[in-house]
Amino acid sequence: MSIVKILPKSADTAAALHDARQEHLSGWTRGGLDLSDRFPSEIRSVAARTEILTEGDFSDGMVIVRRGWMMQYRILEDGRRQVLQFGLPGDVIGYRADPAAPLSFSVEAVTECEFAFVPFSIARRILRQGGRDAQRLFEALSLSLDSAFDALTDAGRRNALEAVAHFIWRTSRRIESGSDEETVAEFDFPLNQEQIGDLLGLTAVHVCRTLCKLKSLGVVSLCRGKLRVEDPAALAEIAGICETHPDEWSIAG
Amino acid sequence: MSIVKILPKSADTAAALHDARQEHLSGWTRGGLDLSDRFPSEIRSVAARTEILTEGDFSDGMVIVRRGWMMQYRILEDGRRQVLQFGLPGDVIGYRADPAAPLSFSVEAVTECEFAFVPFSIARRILRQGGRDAQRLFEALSLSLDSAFDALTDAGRRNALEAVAHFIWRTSRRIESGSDEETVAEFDFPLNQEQIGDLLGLTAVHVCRTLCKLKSLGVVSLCRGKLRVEDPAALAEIAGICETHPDEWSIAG
DNA sequence: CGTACCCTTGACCGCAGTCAATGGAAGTGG
DNA sequence: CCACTTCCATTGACTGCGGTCAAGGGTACG
Repeated sequence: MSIVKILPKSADTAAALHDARQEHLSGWTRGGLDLSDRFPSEIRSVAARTEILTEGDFSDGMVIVRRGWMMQYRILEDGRRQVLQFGLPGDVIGYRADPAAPLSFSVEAVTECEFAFVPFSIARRILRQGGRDAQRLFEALSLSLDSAFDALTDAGRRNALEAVAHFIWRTSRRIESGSDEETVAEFDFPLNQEQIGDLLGLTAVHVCRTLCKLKSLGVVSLCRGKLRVEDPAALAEIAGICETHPDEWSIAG
Repeated sequence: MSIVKILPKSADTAAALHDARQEHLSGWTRGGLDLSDRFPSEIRSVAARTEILTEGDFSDGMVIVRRGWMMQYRILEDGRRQVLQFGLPGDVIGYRADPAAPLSFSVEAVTECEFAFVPFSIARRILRQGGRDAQRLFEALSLSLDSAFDALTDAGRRNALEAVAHFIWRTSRRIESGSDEETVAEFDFPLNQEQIGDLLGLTAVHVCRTLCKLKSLGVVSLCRGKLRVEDPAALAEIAGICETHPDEWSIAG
């Protein structure tokens, strides 16, 4: 029901740490950002681990990420969790075909976050009016779908090493697409191993083993929330990326 | 490149068989059907197994299914296949955020099919004009996303029995939502075990074992392309569906 | 009657899950 | 400032679900 539930105060200080790290993400140019500027919506800043939307509740709007990382997930009866997508600045999260049905997912802030909450009435108006804004909204949804297909392929048909490598690869592409630089060797990576595993269908323990292997192969390094791609070619190779075309293709990630 | 490639002639006769079976699907009321009626698009009928779009090719449009089952999938370098979604009448398949990039998936007809091919120029126009049509297009995309999230959860966090049960459950819900009747105990189910496995991240052999178990438990029966849910409660139980609310909720499938 | 496709079943194996212990880092409270 | 707690990463031993390989059978089609 409630839009914002603040979790233990401890999160605030951790969030402050992340705050500085997230700065360069503000350069994201994805369509969602414009939308949240151009339409009346509630802008909120929340601490890391804040639950924004809760599975089973009723909600009358969607979320546009403006700063930080967010996470959309689902919990099974026995507590297993499936992460559906991570939301970076510009991403739109939480639209549904039937706004009257209870939520089939939860949304929570991974880091300290700023986001816009756009009521469905506004979303409907954007679509009714058409134009550039409707296209942007459609495009944002389309990016989510691409992302979901990637995650599905990772979970369904790649082994742990391939899946983790592919996830890191496409995450770095997303970071790049939102940054000014052509390539970004090192970037903020606030996810823990459980969150990664819950997206890819692995356990935290096995994500750990897999990341250790990638590190020992000299492909990536990961320390204190900073991820560095040491050997982009090797990463792409393991991820099974075909380099047949210049990599301007498929920046969808 | 080519929009339509006809495969071995043998498929035609098999398709004719399916033809009659698919009849009742024409009752689908999903938004995509209206769209394909209201806008200039190329309507095509193809035999089962016809490849409509090919990964890596360039295509300037999207597909709206009107009759039959279609399938969107991706092939990894070594031949592993991940099915991304099955398209039933009314579903929209093949939109992308960047229409200029080569396709990251293929689309093929599972059964004999009729579909509309809508050029992106039309799609853009629909969004630019706004109104009910833009909403319908958005809603269709949103249904795809729901469907992808379901498949992701099946592949990532459910075991084989749960995943297959859940897939059958939501497929029957989709069939119901497109039919006139309240509940549909038996319906046409043209997928083979390899196709099911390629959606859920299983092998055909293991899908076989799993289906056999579901049959021996008396939950479903499946014979000659007809699937019958013998024990809906048991199916929902295995699928992990919480029956806390009347089941009008979450018909997204 | 032969062939192609698909389903079924069994034996075996390996990737990833489970359980458990350890240790470090960061936050909390006395 | 220092115990204490919490969270998370790491590592090892063991297990099991589902993959792999292979053989056999049914059905439809040519």
